[in-house]
Amino acid sequence: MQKTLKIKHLYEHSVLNICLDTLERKKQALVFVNSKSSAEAEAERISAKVKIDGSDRDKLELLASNVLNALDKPTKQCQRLALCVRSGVAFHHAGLHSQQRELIEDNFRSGLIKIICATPTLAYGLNLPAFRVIVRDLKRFSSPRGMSWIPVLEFQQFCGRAGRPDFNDEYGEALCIAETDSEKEKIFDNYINGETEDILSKLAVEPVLRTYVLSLVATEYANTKKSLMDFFKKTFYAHQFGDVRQLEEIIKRILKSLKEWGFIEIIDNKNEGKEGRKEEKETGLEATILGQRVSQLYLDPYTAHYLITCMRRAETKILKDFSFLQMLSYTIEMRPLLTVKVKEYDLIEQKANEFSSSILSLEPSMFEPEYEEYLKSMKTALFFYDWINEVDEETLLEKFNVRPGETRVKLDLADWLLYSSEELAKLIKLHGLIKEIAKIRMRLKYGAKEELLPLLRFKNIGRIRARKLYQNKIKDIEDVKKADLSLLTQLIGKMVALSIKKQVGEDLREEKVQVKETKRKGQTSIMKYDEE
DNA sequence: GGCAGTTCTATATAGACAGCATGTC
DNA sequence: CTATATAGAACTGCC
Repeated sequence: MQKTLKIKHLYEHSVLNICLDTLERKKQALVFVNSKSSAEAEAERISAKVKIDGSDRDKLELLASNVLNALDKPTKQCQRLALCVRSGVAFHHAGLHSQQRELIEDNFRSGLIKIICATPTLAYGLNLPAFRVIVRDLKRFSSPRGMSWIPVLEFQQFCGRAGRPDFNDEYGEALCIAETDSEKEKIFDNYINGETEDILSKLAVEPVLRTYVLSLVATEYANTKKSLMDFFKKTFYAHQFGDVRQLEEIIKRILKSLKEWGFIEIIDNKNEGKEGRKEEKETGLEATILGQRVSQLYLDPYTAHYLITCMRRAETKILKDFSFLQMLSYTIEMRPLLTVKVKEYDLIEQKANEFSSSILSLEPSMFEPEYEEYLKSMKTALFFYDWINEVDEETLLEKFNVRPGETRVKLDLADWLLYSSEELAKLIKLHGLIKEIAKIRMRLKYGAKEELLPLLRFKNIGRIRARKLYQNKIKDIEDVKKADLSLLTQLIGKMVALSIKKQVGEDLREEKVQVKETKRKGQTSIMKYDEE
């Protein structure tokens, strides 16, 4: 249904005008844009022109300070967000710290935040409706095509966020911005009256197909080639793929790789002999122990094989922390990688040469297209390297253009891949590597140098507190035992000091009473510890 | 000389799920 | 079918 709205033309930006109109009507709006920086810029543009209700001012100030202090040290991003929030406006994208994201979402639901400028994150999964949805950008950059129209399905996702029945909205409004008549026509044809594109089967992606094949064999759901084929013939993918023979070729190729990689055995039953067809029917499939573990870990077999070959190569290399970081960075799971900017190209290339004797993955030649991706992996590894050397979030943002939210995602991935590597190393008997991998894993988790590892084993001690202790010559468990309680208290607070003393076996009974008396929120883990 | 405001130019471009076993500042 | 918003540099004009 279309209708005509009259909106005051106060400024040159349509989005801004529509948002101000929305506020005048005491409603909320979501603005969808196509990049993170756009989301931030749009939010700032709007927040600069918003006049907030006096009644909300205090609440918004409080919220702004919460947003600002979500991290140890506020980054530039935190400051920008906090400033917007003071006006009841926010931006929302995957680079936000999860805590900030939650704050924004909750306070939009409650009605305190009026406008959110967001990338498509918000349209998926999360149920965050608004009276008005403004789809600012209908085009988005994607290589290699450059700027292209977003899928109709996505457009519908955006518009589906319009209307808040819980706020007594009887309807919602979804708006697009067209600069010209021809553009307007295009939008109508494409999105309003256009047909949604076909839903692609997820199996179409080869890594997923590979993972499925192995999993079917590993769970013994399919123990012959025939039963495997039969399964896939019934899938949506086959239905959509149309050509069953081609699908069969792909699966055959996958089976061949899985065998080469040592994840399955293909048992040809020659007894039936002469008739070719019958023979194929009897081809048995069986997962090796290694293959079973790969499947359990939910790894793409290709990645599993890559990790194994890297680790086998470790003996011939000068092993460094960086070796493992680069190994992780070069997996398909880690993509998209950090982009190497024009200005950085030489520097990254230089680093690549510097580390070449420690690199576990195969270095592509400079003339292969793959080389670009290799350099990106190098930059991503350098990012991880900074992280485990205690570089703070602000610097990571400036140096690598990686925001806190993105850091978390990358670290989660790295952790999962390292755990998997550890498990694989056990199976292929590379026991020498396990310790090194475990160490790197711990360092990635905390973002700390190796010297802090003994301290990080304590509960309630992260990299900040550990560094503080270390600077005061408290470097390991023994030092904690010897340390004076008052010094510890001075460094990390009474609660934590008592907690770690208790963890080294010193039960300070008298203090225990005090602990209970000085009970504060957020210290539940310590209380629990005391009661054990 | 220093600044605020403007125009010009170079540059980069959305997101998020898998294992496992619990507790960061 | 290959665009555009943004950030930051460069520039201008004013005091």
